[in-house]
Amino acid sequence: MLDLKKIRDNKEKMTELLARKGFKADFDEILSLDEKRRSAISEVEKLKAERNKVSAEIPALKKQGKPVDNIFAEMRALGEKIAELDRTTNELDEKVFDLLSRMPNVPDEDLVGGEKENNQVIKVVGSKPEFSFPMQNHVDLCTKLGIIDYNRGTKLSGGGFWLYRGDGAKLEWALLNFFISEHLKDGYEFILPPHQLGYNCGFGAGQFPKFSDEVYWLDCDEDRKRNRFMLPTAETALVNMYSGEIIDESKLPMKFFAYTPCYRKEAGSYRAEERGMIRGHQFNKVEMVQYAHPDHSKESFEELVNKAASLIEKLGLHFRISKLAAGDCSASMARTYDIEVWIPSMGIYKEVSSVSNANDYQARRNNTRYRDSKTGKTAYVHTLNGSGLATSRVFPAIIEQYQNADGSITVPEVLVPFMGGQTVIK
RNA sequence: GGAGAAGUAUCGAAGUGGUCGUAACGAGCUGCACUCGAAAUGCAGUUGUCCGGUUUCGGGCACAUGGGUUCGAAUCCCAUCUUCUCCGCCA
Repeated sequence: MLDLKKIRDNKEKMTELLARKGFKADFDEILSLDEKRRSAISEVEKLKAERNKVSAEIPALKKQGKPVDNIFAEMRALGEKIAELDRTTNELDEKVFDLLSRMPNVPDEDLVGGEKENNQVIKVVGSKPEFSFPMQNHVDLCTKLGIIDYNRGTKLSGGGFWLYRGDGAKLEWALLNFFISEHLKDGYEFILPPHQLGYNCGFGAGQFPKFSDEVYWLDCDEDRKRNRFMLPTAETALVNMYSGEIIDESKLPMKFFAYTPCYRKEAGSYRAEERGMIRGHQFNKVEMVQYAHPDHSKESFEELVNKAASLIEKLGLHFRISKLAAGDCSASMARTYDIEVWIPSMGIYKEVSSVSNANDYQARRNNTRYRDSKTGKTAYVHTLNGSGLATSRVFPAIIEQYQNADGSITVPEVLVPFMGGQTVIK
């Protein structure tokens, strides 16, 4: 949610920033509605003050035996006026809120405009592996090794689902364990949240109302606000933990991570190009979230990027970090860096982590605040999130980058302890 | 899923249509006093938000949430949510 006061004061600047995201902002409508809203509030509050004043006098008048019927008649008329104006302000309130809640976050000023093609690679780690033998893709490798069962996954649940089997399940679990152990070392609090969330969580995270068709809903009432959905990422849960609360400033930054499967419809995705595990309806992810003081969210952002990168680096995979152009950042986010791993068979880098700073956009939506010791007032926290990491791209990357001539897979060194000492999958 | 009870400030809790209640009383917390210091004691302060002026300020709203009744609602009515107790179900 954008700050209406900022829109009032910096309309041009905000318009320009949103244009970088490819969003044409019409602030005039919202501002004129807000203008009307505020004048209606002023008006109705005067009337209410009057009503309160008269109401306070009534008991005394009654005691003195003075007639009050004429006052009642006047007050009834006043009450009707108030009710009418209340309706008006409520309607305006809702309209302003609705319009405001559909606007995406403004990007940080240092982001370039435009889409994907303007993303900037800011760091490359390692190099593309060279194979002295005919390289295989991860789908063939996994199938031959019997560690991923695509066909039976499809049989159970349809396209976009698969089964991890045997060493495949072990490898997947080892990855998750490795990530978890690293976050614990860094002092992040481990959270296992519910996988079913209420509408308010999707709204708070900034994913609704716009993307509410892209998640799986559990109930079929027509009013989604009363229904629950399967979380598309643990961020949706973590970022709403403190909604409506005022956090002690000294507790910031608060650092969390969670493991959950992520459930996504991924409607209209490119199944043919993205075979195997690249894009499924359910994948495992460890997610990091920080609640930060606005003055220090930049440091938190750097920390999250470094953490995500260090995980992939420790796995010995070739990857790069991209700073996303404004238009490639998701609606809620002010800045995003992607960590992209090399998938040899596809000849491209695929996102394994997306680290973002929402600034106060999410906190405004779900009312997460802290009390600022300098001003003594409440203010919105900054929320940041980053995958740390999603396995569904890391797994294929490992399979492909660590493949051997005989079709076996060398287990990355850091995972060996989590694989019970196993060094190769064959 | 069914029945019953309950949801008031940081916590406990009083308040069943106005005046005595933005909220008693108790605890906590903060400051000050007393003290060599501490404890005890005393005094004072201690919700959020919105609108308007912006240096003290004035006003509105909020007693789970949303409606309703009324001149006036924490208090009465309706719906919803949550918690607790009991019953049922329990792959």
